[in-house]
Amino acid sequence: MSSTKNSKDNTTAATTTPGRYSYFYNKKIKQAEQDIQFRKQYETIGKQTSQLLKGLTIYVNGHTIPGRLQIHDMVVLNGGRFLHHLSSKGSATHIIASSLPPKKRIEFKNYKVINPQWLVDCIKQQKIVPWQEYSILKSNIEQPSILKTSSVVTTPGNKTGPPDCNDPNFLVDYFKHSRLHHLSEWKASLRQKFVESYRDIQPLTHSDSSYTILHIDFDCFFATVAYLFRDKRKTPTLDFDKDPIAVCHGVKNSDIASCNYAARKFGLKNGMWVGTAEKMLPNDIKLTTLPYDFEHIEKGSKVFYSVLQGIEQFYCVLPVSIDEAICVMAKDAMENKQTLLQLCNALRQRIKHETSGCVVSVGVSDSLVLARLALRTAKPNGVFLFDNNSESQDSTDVNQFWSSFKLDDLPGVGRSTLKKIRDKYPKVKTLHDLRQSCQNVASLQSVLGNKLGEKVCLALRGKDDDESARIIYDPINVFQRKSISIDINWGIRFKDMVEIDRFLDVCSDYLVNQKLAEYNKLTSSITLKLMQRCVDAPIDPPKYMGMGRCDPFTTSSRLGVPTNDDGIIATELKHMFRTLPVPPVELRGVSIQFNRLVDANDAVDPNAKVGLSLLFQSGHASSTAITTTTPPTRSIESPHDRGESTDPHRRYKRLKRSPVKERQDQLESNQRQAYQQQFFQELPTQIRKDVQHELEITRKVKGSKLQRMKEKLQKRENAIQNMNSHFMNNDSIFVPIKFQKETNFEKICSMVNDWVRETIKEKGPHERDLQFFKKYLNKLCDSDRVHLVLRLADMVSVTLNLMSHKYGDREGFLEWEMILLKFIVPLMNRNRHTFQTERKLDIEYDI
DNA sequence: GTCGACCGGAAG
DNA sequence: CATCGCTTCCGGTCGAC
Repeated sequence: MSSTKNSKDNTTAATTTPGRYSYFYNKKIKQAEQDIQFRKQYETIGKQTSQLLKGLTIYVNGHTIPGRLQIHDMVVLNGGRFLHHLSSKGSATHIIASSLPPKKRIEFKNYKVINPQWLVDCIKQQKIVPWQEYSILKSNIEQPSILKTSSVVTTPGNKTGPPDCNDPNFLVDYFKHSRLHHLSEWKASLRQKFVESYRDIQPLTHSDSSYTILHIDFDCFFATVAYLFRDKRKTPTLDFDKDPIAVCHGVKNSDIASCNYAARKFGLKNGMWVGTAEKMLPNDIKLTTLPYDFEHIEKGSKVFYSVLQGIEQFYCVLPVSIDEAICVMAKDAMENKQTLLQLCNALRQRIKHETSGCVVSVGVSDSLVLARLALRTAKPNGVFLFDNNSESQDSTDVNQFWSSFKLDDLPGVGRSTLKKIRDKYPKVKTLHDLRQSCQNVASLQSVLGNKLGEKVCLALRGKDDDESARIIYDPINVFQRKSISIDINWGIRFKDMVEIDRFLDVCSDYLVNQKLAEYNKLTSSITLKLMQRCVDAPIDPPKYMGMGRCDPFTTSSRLGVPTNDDGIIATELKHMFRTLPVPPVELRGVSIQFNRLVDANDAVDPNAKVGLSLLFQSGHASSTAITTTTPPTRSIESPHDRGESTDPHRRYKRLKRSPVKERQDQLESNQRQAYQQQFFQELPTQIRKDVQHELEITRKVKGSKLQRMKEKLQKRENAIQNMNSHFMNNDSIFVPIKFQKETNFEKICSMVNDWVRETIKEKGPHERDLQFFKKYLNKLCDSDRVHLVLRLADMVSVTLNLMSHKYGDREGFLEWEMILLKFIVPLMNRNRHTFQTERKLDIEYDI
């Protein structure tokens, strides 16, 4: 079993680690052995044990209920590791405590500190439940409010500080308050439910290609809910029909999530800022702002969907969002309009009654697009049926119908498309006008592109395009999830790479352990998008903690094997971040996307499911006789280091091949680590300043049109030569770049990266290439650009770390490791004095 | 012609 | 004090092969 090997690891660590720590190491081993014994005893008397907590290391701080001993038993018997002493930083994955004094709060700031209930619930549910819910660092303990009814969350004394993206709970806390996040989550979960419950149901057929469509949604749902469940002590006389009301967080540049019709009367719109909205109101009329009430929104939505799903005339109920659905009925439902309208009004009544006052409107027609337009006409609080085919609908009615819509009322026409149409047809104001102006598809297609042009054209005739209609004929596929991502473009303010790395760890943790786990998927492709403050944008944008105007930077990466290992993913993200030229302080937004999802159950080899396990197998195969077929994901001595390890060498260091070599290497690398850490710690501020300064200049240079044209030309030129010839040729890329500016450095970086990655798999770099590379690095040093060497070093190190899983025992891997340790790092050290002197920039301006 | 990276747009 | 600017998918462009 894995346990024997784990204890072996411990022994190794104890004997090779010198000095004052050995006592703790020995003690730790003893305890770990006892734990294993304990577990075995349990198993021999036939008690149940599990592997639930495998890979987790738990430390108990202070007095808890259940007590320390009980927790110990719970942890050990479920395959976890119980830490008796928090000897070294980062050795525990979870800390259990009931409360923490302020000092400990700071000390444990970057840990998952949870109350004991988490463990109890994990065991009860036999799964790792999200720890965030149990975090005790989140805020002060919420006092139970005397009045349980209201939606007001502001309990006295519950002061939350300013948003801080370094807080380990930032992400969860932010999402908890974000309406857009909620909308996305709700939508995803409704779709998921649909897929699960309709999986076996016959899809509607295309041949029977006409249905009656009901498009139903709540009128200003957020505002209604906020009003109905408001704190009535604060606004006792508020009148929903007369007083303008908006839902938002703040007072000035806060988004209005939803406003009632009394507010819309004055031109207020959802998405507007509160300050703007207030200016639109007459002086004597005040805007009442109410807080979000996500809880009641969810409750209302449940009622909404259960009422709709209970209506047997509906073939299916397609979720659009938390407050909006499309119901499909037989075509002949249109034939008896009175019955149809009765049905609509009945469901409206029921929903209003069961939600204690939330009103829905219904649009009915024979296509998706017309039902949606009809819904618009129906609002607020109404039903509208538009019969596109009946002769009873005379042409003036039809014209009136179309005349009542603005151009962007048409589904698929937003801000940008609206502008395009306006530019082409300046006189067109309504959809009726547009119907008149563009009879043929081609004219619209020339402005909007093929698909959108066709879509709009069809829509104007009341027909759905195929893409839109898929939701009816192929809902399972439409609702099937194809990607998973998160976006954080608010509250992002970082000081340095260390903080960003930590944030990327948090993101990986969330994406992997919440999202991938929830959908039981692995990912094989990652995209990272960064938002960088525009050069000329203010440091503090108008919106508090907002992103302001930004330039986007994107990069993506294909992982060799689909994975759900948060360590691998975090490492890859950190690496990707470094390939983008965004200085930490200028970062305003982060977005991470998992692109090619694979069903975890479909993974070929169940052991290969987690990328790391493969590697452990190969890593240990030659060292000890291991008979097990279930490799441990993490060793006891080195619990998984996601989030804690800042040393990129650590992971591959653990994967050395022979025990003899391992010991040697370990000694060496311990020194190296200490040495490097010191080196890095002393210098980063100056380096950062330098890099940042240079990037600012680069950006200014990039800002000019001429430069952009030049870059394009350059790119084309580069394209002609392929990578190999770069390296094998006398005109190695490293020669011409010796005095070039940093724009090119990014390309160099990526080429070097490719080069390293390719040659790791083989026999290492070609000797001549290596000479060029060394020469290049030397030149960088000589020309006061050690910071660039640092970046290259970091990149190589990350790449090694990343590839150790698969290629850790290849010749090329070892060679690159040597190059890094024996050449690059010493090189940086040789020139460390240059970091401490002011350095003039010698960038060429050759515009 | 096809593929993939990247980008913009729309939706709630 | 401020404030919680998400997430998914489609379609287009451009460059590589």
